[in-house]
Amino acid sequence: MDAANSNQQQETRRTSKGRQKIEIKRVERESNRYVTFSKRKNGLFKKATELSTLCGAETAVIIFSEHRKLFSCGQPDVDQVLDRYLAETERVPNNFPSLIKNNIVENQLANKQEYAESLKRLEEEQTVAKMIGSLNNMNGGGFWWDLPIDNMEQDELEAYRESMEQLKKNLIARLGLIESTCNALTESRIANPFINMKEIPSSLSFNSHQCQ
Amino acid sequence: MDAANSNQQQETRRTSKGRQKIEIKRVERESNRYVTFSKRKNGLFKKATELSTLCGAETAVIIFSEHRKLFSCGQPDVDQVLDRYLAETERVPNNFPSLIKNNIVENQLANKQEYAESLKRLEEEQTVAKMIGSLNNMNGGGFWWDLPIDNMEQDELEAYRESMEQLKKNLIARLGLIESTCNALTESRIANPFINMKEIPSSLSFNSHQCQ
DNA sequence: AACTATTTATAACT
DNA sequence: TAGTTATAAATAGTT
Repeated sequence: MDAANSNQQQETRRTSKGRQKIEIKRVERESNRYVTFSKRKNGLFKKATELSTLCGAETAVIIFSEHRKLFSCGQPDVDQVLDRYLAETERVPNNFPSLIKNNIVENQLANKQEYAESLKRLEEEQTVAKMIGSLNNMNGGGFWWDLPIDNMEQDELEAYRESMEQLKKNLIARLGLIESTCNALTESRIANPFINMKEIPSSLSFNSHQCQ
Repeated sequence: MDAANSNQQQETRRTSKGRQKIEIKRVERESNRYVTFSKRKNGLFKKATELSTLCGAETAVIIFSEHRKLFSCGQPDVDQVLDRYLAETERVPNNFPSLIKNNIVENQLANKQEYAESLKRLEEEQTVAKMIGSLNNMNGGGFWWDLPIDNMEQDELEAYRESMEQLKKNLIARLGLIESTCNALTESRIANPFINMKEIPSSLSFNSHQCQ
């Protein structure tokens, strides 16, 4: 307190009651409330900043005024502190930003569409396959090996059996080839080892039958 | 200040220097820093709470100590205030809670698997369809299992092989039936055991491949 | 926004 | 970690 100040104090009588004790409850007088809000808000931000500086802490202070106006203050940065808070608490923001929410929904929709498309193609394939199958069945009502053997004569049956055996042999031989092909494919994918296999008897091209 | 207090003050010399002015910079002495942190943290929370009460504001204070320990205080609730802050700023949390991140990833994975499964089924259908289609060519000089395997991809080949194996199983079973029929025919003419066998071999039936 | 008078917060110490 | 004290800092009421 300097001389001039002391002088003033003596000359002017009590210009203020000074700080008064107040109860911590809503300040009813609006003008007072606004002033108090402003002063204490600044005080709070200052204290938070000091705490950070003094003690190496990270702080975030977020304030919404009674009129929902946003004020915030953070060291090193409000959002950085918030990220850490959210990560730590594993909390999911309720008002998750609509931009991202929409993105997620869109992604899910895209996935669903992809899935639906594949299902649709699948169904188409089935339809085609069924038609082909029914073509097979058109003439006899079954595949050739479903010939009603119960009505066969002995020698007829014998012949049938022979073709079945032949088929079996072919199949087994074919399975052997496939197996070795599988193994070779699994082991290495260098030069195509099946370049010689084009001579396999009467390989039919099925491109004409492919359904797509 | 009561009499006893005054007394003590006179008798014991200056028990404290009282609060001293400090520079707002890191408190170097560790024990002091911890005490300062604790006191000022509480002071900050108290001030924030008072601000809310006095002025009807919503506040959130988040503090990470230098050892990354989390302290927070909010009126009416930290998370509520945070939600509003995030909504207002339309900010996307960086460290988006791993829980949700995982959920999203899981959902995407689930979708992908669903999709992959439907694709797989689709491919199986195609393989079978190709085979059936080739049955139509039987008379044209080739068999369906003569698909050019050298051009097949690994998984395509695998599916093909599976169909072959199935066919082989069916054939072998069928051969067994034929054999016993032959034997029965040779020995005597008992009741026909194949009266129920008019259905198409299951490997080529499409009912088993239907989805849903 | 500025000015006190006073309350409140807190640094140093126990 | 909690309590004490002297003092710095914040701020209620006022202008």
